[in-house]
Amino acid sequence: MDVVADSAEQSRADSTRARLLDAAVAAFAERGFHGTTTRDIAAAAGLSPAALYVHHRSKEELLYLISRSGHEHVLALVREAVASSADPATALRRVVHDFVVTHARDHTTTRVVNYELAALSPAHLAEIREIRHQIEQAIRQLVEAGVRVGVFETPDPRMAAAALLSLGVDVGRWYRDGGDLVPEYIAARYAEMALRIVGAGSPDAGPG
Amino acid sequence: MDVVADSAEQSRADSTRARLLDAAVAAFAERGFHGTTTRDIAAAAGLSPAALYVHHRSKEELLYLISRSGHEHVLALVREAVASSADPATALRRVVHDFVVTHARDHTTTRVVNYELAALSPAHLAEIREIRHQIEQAIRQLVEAGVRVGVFETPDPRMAAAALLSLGVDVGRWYRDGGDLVPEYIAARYAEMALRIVGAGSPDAGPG
DNA sequence: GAACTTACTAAGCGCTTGCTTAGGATGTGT
DNA sequence: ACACATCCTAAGCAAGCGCTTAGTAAGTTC
Repeated sequence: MDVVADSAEQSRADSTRARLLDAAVAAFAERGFHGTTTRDIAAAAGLSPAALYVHHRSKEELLYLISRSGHEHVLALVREAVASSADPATALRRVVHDFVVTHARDHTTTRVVNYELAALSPAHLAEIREIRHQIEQAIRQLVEAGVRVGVFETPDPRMAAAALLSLGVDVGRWYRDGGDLVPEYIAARYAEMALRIVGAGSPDAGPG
Repeated sequence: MDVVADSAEQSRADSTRARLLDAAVAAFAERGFHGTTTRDIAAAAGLSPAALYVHHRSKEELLYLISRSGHEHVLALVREAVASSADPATALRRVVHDFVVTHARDHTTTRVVNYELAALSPAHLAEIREIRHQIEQAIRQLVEAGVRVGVFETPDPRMAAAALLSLGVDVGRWYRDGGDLVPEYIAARYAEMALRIVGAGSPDAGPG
């Protein structure tokens, strides 16, 4: 029993687990949780149907693992971006930019993360909702902070925060690979629009 | 054989058809197309499982009928709003307002309309995509017209139009009945943000 | 009141689903 | 060579799926 090897080197089981998760992400994103069979996932990972249950408890557990790591990734990204500058406008630009880049580049994962919540078990859904709440909180607080110090101007920070989230989340719905829009370009334009939404004055006043 | 009665009075078959459609909308919105069984739909309409097939060809046909009428409704709404004023800013305010009100008030239908496209048959999907294209075109052209006459200012009208659509579509995802936000309030705030996004100057310059 | 139409259901068919069981192939340490 | 752990599969079970078939009850028409 080699504890070091189990965690340091990628054990064979670990890489098979990961392959199953990748296959599940692709399948759930394309056909949805209920439109995907465990046989689909196993076959895409190059395994027999039974192998899925060697590495995971259930089909729902796959969704939960995908959803949790996806949400944790987004939460970390948002918190880092919020903390990256003392100026709310600079921080917001970075939040929206990074949020949008992730939702475009990882649109396959983010589609599962944002649109398959209803298939989670009640307990798992509650846990995921808590992370979502923290993501929303972080963005709303940033907008409110900007309004408080006078760099943002908006009649309802809560609605502005909802709109900013919508912009990013929805990119995961419409973005396609291989189009003429690269994630960074979309993110740059959306960050500019975000500053307009919150009524940030000078940093976005004139055309570049 | 009374042709007048068949179309004028609501025949019993017509109202049963409609009940099945309503049940399908509710079920598809809550659990998705693949998460819903034909038995669910029939039971919610107060019928036996077989009755669904008396009135509709297949489960997919139900989705298609819901999707088509939903998309046609939105297209009509957008075109009316676009044509409602010669001033692009006034027209855009109305477009976004009405678009958002519909996506909030009819969030059950719009969820099916926007998030169950993948379950449509290839032929039906092609037809629906054409309607979606026209909706997008109408909004994009309005933004471009505003830029052309100098009332809007934005580095990329296409991205601005994508953002406007996202704002409305995503309302259908997060809006819940019984909350403290009424559709008209959301629509009013979102219309203001829309004008900021496209860089409409004077009509939204100061706080109201 | 016989002939017909309309609106529906009971029963079930063939297939697929998520998941389990029992076991086998391939290392690995001694 | 032998014991053991690891990783995977063949086969299949009970339940549920979309949809069909064959039929019935309740009008409607003349």
